[in-house]
Amino acid sequence: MRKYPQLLTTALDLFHQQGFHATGVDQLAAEAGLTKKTLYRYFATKEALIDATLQLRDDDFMAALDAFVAATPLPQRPQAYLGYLAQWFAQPDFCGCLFINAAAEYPQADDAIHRQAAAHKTRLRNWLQQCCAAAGLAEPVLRAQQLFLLGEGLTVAAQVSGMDTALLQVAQLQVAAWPYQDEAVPAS
Amino acid sequence: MRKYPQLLTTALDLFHQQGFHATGVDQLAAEAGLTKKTLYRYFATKEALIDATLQLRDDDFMAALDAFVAATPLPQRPQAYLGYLAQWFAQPDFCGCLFINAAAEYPQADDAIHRQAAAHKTRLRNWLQQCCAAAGLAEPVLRAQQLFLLGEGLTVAAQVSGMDTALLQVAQLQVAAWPYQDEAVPAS
DNA sequence: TATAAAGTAAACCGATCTGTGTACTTGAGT
DNA sequence: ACTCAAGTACACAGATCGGTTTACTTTATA
Repeated sequence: MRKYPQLLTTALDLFHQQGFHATGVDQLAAEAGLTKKTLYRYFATKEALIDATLQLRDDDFMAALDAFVAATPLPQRPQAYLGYLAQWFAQPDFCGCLFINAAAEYPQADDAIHRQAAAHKTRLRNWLQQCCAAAGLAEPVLRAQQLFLLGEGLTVAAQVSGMDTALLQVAQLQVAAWPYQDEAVPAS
Repeated sequence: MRKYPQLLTTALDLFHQQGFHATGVDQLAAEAGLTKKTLYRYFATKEALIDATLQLRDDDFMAALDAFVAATPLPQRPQAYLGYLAQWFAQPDFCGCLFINAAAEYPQADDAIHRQAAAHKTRLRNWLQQCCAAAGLAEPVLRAQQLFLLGEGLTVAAQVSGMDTALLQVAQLQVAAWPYQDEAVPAS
């Protein structure tokens, strides 16, 4: 079935580096080392290829996040999420979040591609909530929302303006100050 | 000089609703009520039109932000920034931040359009820093960075997943807790 | 070894893209 | 009234778009 992993990884690269509309089917086939005929045997339309690419990216991203964070003990994992983002931004070919880009190129909320991007963010938010709860943070739902906000802000800032170490540190310091369940809340 | 405001406002709408690549010059001219010939008299290329559109959006956005926030007293203006974002997200035709979208469609950091998007975000960050300093917040530089992160996170979340009142409230509560210069810092 | 699926190479299709050229009309200023 | 810039209407150019077709070759298997 999954006979052409080269095609999907090529698609991931090109969609990231050039955008979806700017990447033609001819280029995709050529750089993946196959013909358009073969490509269209596996994917009925370009949109189907985009769908599959986003699905792969969703799985890869969440798996890599899981793997990265698994190396740190439970209580520090919310901060490790920011560490994961940091090493992602530092990659030389970082071109932003593919799902944010997809939502930008397909702005209508009822578009299938846009909805797929939203679904990924929902998955990420659920993961963050699990993460904050498992870490033993006080008010884990609130913290997960804050962590999501910080991560999205950092991601889009890194995409538009480049990696900003100071901004990252601001986020990291904030998360480091979050109390755990068994700690007393500071007096108001 | 600025003979065709209709063209730029049409371009703003279409680029927002459809994206840059997905919006053709023919459609732009037709919906603005002029001929391609005339359009190309004022803008040498489509990219020049995009540049002008982004410039207009930059000015309009910052001016509207200034006007909105001017109605609230200085100390509450950082929170008013979030209020401005909230009413923006609530507009029925909200399709995300045009500059984030531009950076997504032109992912290469050295692209002129991408750089223009980055320049807008720099301008916004400077505005936020002024805002936090004028409000009398303690650590205004830090607060401006946090406020920027929150705003970008909220914006991209609203764009991808739709307006989220809970998320907005999380941000608003956080900002409301920021101390002012003349307040004592809580004991560690 | 015969067969059928699946691959390559490359022409082809109609539509659309950015951008230009031609011919005609309008309208303001001298 | 004459002029000239700027507008309209619209065909056109060359490239590229997503997608298909034709003809030939490889390859695995019964």
